[in-house]
Amino acid sequence: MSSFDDPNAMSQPSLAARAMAARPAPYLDELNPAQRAAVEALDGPVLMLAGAGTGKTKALTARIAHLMQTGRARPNEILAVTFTNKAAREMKDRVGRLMGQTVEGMPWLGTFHAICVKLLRRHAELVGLKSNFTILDTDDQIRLMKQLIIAENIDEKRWPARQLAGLIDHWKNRAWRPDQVPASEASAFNHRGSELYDYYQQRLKTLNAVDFGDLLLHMVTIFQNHPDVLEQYQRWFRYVLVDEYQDTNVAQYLWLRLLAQGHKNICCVGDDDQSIYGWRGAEVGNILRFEKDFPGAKVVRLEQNYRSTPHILAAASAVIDANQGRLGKTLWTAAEDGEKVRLIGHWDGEEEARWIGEEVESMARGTRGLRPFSLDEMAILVRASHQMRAFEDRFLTIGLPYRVIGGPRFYERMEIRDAMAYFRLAVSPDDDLAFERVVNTPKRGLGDKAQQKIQMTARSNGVSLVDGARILLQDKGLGGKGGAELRVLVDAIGRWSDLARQPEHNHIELAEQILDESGYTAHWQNDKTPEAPGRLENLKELVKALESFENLQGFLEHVALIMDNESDAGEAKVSIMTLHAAKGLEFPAVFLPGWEDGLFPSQRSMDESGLKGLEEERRLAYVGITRAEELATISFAANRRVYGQWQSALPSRFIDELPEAHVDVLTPPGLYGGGYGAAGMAASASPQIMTAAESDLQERASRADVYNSPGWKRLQARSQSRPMSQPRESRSMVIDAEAISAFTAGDRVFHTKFGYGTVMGLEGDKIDVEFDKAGGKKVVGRFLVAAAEAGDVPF
DNA sequence: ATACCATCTCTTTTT
DNA sequence: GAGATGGTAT
Repeated sequence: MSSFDDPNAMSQPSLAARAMAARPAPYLDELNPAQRAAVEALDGPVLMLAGAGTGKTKALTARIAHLMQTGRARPNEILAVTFTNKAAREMKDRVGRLMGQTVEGMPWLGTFHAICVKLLRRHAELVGLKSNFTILDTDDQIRLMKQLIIAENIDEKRWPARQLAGLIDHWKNRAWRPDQVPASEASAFNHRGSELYDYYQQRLKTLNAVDFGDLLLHMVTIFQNHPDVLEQYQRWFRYVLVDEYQDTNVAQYLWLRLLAQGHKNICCVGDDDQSIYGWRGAEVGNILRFEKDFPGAKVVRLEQNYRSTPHILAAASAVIDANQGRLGKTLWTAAEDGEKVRLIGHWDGEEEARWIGEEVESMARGTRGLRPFSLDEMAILVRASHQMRAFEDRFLTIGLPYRVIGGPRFYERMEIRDAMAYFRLAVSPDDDLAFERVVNTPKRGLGDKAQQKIQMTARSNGVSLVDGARILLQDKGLGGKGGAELRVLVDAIGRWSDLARQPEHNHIELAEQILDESGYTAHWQNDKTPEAPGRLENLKELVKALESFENLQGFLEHVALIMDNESDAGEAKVSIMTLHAAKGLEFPAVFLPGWEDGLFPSQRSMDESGLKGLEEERRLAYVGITRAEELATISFAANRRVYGQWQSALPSRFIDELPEAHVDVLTPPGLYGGGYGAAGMAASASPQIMTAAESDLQERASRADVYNSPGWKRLQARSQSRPMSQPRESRSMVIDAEAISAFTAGDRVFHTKFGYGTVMGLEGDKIDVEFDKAGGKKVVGRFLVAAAEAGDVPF
């Protein structure tokens, strides 16, 4: 531990820092008046209400720079918390740039969790842990809970471990320890909820482990029970800054309040209109209550938007305006008018994906008087990840490069987690969860029965599973193939841990050795499934990632908290992601598909949380629209396949909230042939058992007559002028007679359904085409169009 | 211990 | 409709 970031090694504010105060501060000149006010109000509580695209990070980093520049605090006396590693990294970079390289890193700029780990390792003994505790991820947690549920003879099918995990997580978010769970909730989970929570915490303690929620909760406990420790940090962290304050949960809130209680030098930055994580414990109330919590707080509103055009802002503002109980901000911009928000309805989800695919392509070429947009500048933001499939399918067929943001993360992949479990065993052989995970991976003939024997031996001897296995083998309690294999494994673990303890032994070599000797690499080499090569590739990447660490231990410690996967740069691609994943990002052109009642706003959200749920959905809509810089395109479909069943839906109520003056309604061919209105009618019939709040909601919805809504009327108006749909193929796919005879073997062609391909030959009235993605097909000539060029993919 | 069939459950997700 | 999980048959 360096003395630099150790509160115990406190010293006087440095002379150098004070001397710096005299120098001018160029970063202040780049701020607008509101930003500047937020930066210069250094002492006392400050709430910075920063609307979307108003230069929040700029103000926050300038504030940090200003704190140092004025000599108020040294870099290590500033506590700055974010939610994601990405945000933390960005802030570090920007502060570094503002200050020049003279500033040593800020040890206390990081995520809530990363900072809490650091603190908890110093004070672990105060909550009955050793400072080398392990951090469990969701997977480990669930396995542990499953064991508990089975041990307690609870029907695991009716009471799944997932649910218990969710419940306990919820309680931890609210900062309830097992004895603090209110009676109204404690009986959840078959009346055993709080009891199981208690057992779970005991198990964690014996395993010397914590889960993510514990990181915060343990620190709150320590601060509450040990005033001396708390005081020490209150004094050390002279200034506290919090990013995305609207996303804090109760535990985080308590933690912050405890730390800032003394000097009250706390600056919270956030936007109540962008609070979209209520479902995972975030309390908008925290930000709404700030002025009560910190009387005399200075509230600064950042309202000048530097991101979007006026039309986009107007649309977003109108939507969010329908929410109650906002702190209230009015975004404005100095930008030119630009394009209106575009609205388009489709017959079904497939048609929507097809249209967006084509629109992306033509926008990339730069049609319709719009400037050309590179694929990197376009994004498709969906409400639910299952919506992504339609787009992936479509983009694959037409050969449009895309990237999905926020898929399964690198460190959550099976092979990575297996490999990490082996590493964990090398570093600490007593890690029972790691042992359980890999004892029969690859298959060693150690099934349930053998594993139970190991468990029993370990428990009766009061030792870890590896040691239990050793004893079992010594007592000849396990013979045959399984016994022999177990011997090999146990010996190997012994060897690895010896090597891991030798600082001179290269940890990268050790990692390779572990993967090799465990048979894990061979396991995937022998696997013939199509995923196997990718998994081996990932393992290689994992080993490569070790390079930036001193040893395995250091690597493991960091990995638990840093679950990033940097999306590959390289070729320009259109991005597909959820609205949640899009928060904090911006794109010149944004597509917002699936704006249908039930999907967006999500029915489940409204069922479970009533008006609160609807308002959070509306904030999501606001987040979506405000991601767009120049062009936002909202769309909906009358019909969609949900869980294999066709369902019709009405356009989202959020569409009715879009102001007419800022919206352009586009009409695609193929929409009004199928009785759109009839399809819409069918959707409203879904009777529900409702609470009072929900029925109120329902009433509101039905009173808002969709057919008199501006959105609907606009669509009707357009449909009259172009009453009948043409067949889908009519736009670009129909080929005139001459064209058909023009196809010969070797021609590059395009088919709406199968994508690009090469003509192999002619067979009667059919043409034999070898498609790039879909394989060989015989198709009717009129569904084919000559591909633009031999080099087909236009990008 | 594994392979195969039946059944269930389907937001959003960081750390 | 599809993927994940679990139970049963081999």
